[in-house]
Amino acid sequence: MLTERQLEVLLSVVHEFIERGEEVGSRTISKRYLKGRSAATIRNEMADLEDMGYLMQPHTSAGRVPTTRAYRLFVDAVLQRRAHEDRAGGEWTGRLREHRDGVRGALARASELLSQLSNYVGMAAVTQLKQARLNKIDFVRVDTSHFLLLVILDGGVVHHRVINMPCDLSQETLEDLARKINTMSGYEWSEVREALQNYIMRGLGKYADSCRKALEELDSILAGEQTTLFTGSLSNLFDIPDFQDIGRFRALFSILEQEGELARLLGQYGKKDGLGVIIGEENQAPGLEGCSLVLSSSSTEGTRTMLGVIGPKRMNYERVIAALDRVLCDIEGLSENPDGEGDGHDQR
Amino acid sequence: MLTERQLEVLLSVVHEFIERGEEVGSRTISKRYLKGRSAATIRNEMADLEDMGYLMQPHTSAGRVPTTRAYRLFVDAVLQRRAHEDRAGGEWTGRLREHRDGVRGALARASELLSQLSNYVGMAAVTQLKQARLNKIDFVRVDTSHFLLLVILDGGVVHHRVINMPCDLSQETLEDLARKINTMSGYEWSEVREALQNYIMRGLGKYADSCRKALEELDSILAGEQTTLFTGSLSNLFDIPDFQDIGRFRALFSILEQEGELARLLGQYGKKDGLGVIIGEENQAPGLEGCSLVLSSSSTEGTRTMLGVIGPKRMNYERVIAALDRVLCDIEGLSENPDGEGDGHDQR
DNA sequence: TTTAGCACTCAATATGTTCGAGTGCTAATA
DNA sequence: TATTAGCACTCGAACATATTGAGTGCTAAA
Repeated sequence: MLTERQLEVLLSVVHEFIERGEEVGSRTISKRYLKGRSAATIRNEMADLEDMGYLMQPHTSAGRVPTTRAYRLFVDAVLQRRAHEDRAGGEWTGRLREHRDGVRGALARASELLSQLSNYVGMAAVTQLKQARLNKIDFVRVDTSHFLLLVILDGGVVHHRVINMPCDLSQETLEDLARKINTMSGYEWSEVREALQNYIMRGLGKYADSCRKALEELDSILAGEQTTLFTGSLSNLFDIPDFQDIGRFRALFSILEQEGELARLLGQYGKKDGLGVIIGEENQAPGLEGCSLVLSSSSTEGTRTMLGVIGPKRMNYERVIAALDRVLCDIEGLSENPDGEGDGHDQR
Repeated sequence: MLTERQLEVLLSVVHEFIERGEEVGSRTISKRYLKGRSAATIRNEMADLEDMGYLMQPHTSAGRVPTTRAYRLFVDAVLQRRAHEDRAGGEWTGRLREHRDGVRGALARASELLSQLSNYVGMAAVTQLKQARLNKIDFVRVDTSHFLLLVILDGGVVHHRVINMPCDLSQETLEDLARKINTMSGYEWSEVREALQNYIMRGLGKYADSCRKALEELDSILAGEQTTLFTGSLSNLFDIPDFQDIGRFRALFSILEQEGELARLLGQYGKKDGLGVIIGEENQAPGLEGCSLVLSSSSTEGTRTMLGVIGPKRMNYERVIAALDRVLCDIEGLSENPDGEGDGHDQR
């Protein structure tokens, strides 16, 4: 389909455009990349590439700009090269729970680190899939009318809720209840729930009303796909020419601000494990046409963990992928060294 | 110092400038505010007001713009009017802990609500003052080598940390330890700490090393002034003309993004209880010269709770103060109705 | 003390000109 | 047949130059 040379020209254009951010002309390619060929030759190739939908001109007499299709080709080439190297791969998810501030802390750190290494915006998320399992539960009395419901999920995610329960269940009753639930740790929540309901009906009939509240909370914690999401520093965006226009900035920002929208996006693209890149309009969220998303996903035991970077379509994919790989490898070190030695800050 | 009429002109200028955001000329004031007087008269008054430092001209042949001094006068007038009304005032802090998601949830909601009502950026924070007291503590085993340290402070703030403890303290020992600490609930942490250390030395000598970790965590939770901070939606900023310039936007944004900086700011200005307004350069944080901060602060039992709104110097102070008052009153209703009936969204 | 009138200032807007990077096409060349 | 040099052409960016209009300060009259 594409001749050897066309491919060469195309990748050069993409590379050059990513570096400089300006339309690239035939002369530039002739001088910097295919030094043997003249500008006119390149020009002909470019015209063909435009016909094939890989390049476009913002206006006559301007240089060429890569289309999403061209980025796709470029990124796939990068990914393929990466696949040949030895990937660390595998079981990084488990390490997260060893972080001193728990999974949340680890994610927060990872997202921040990703922002810094990539110079774009890092993200980190866990979503607990439908089949989330309880590890442990506990009730802690706060004062006469409140107690705290503490839930630890398999995978190390911790939730807590304060529940207002005006009646006076004794501490022992609560402990009993907790013990009862904990013996069933590892079961599906639906099973636990059923057993629990029976137990309450039998032994705690008069407190049923209060217990229902707690059950509802548990339901809301355990039910459905819930995503805990962290976004690293956004301040890099200000230095990116593509976002100097407040309109573009706004589009990206408002997506990053609404966790729900972002979670939906990650949920959609993180389904298959491993590293993937979604370029520009390939992703149909409105306002994200000019952005790309690099996403690494890993599912284990009912949770899916995702690390990602979002930035302009014209992002330095190689750097971003390297940053992700690095964070994936270093994830165990997160609790020790606060930040890396600070490479990868060379751009602009 | 200021004649009646000068005051009238000045307040008119401020009012007009807040509404329209453009330099206001003598003709406008003559036509819209002091209808009896001609533009020339107003012009003379304005010249005097400029000499006195209340107004300034961006350039010759432009209208006048209020200085910080003028805003001060204007805001003080608003605050004084407010003081005459019956303030609800008082003990709103207590209500926060009744929120179903605890203090954190209540703060998150409040900050968001403030953003929506004010059309600027809402903030909500609790800082636990030096004399924070323990309400309750608990240890929950997560797996063989980890347990969760759960801390509830007087005031309802909940912290939890996962601690890696490779040795095998039995569940009973941990419960003993927790019970020991809980008997001292309400004491100063320094006292508890000392008693605790003795207890560990006597009874748990061989686990001392592991216990030290837990103690350190407790120290880090309880020591010093720590601020938990929430920021409401920032998307209103995009519609404010003052922030259309990406530079100005960036200045405010980077402060809002670094929690530390923001916490420092709130700490500095929230010291005295009640409602205060900090206008433009009155606050010396770099980058915030063009912004104002409306802050309501309330201290009780070792915690200080603050609600605030940050926006451009040229903000609608009346609306913001009303929004704050409303949230202060409604704070008890937060757990019931998801959002207000939606007034106050009329601007632009 | 107030106001009408007038000359003056200056940002914003519109209009015109130049400049240069880049293209497409054609004809000469290897 | 593939490549290249040459040339006319296009069009945005950058700069210079009017034009407009809102607003001022000052002065002299009411």
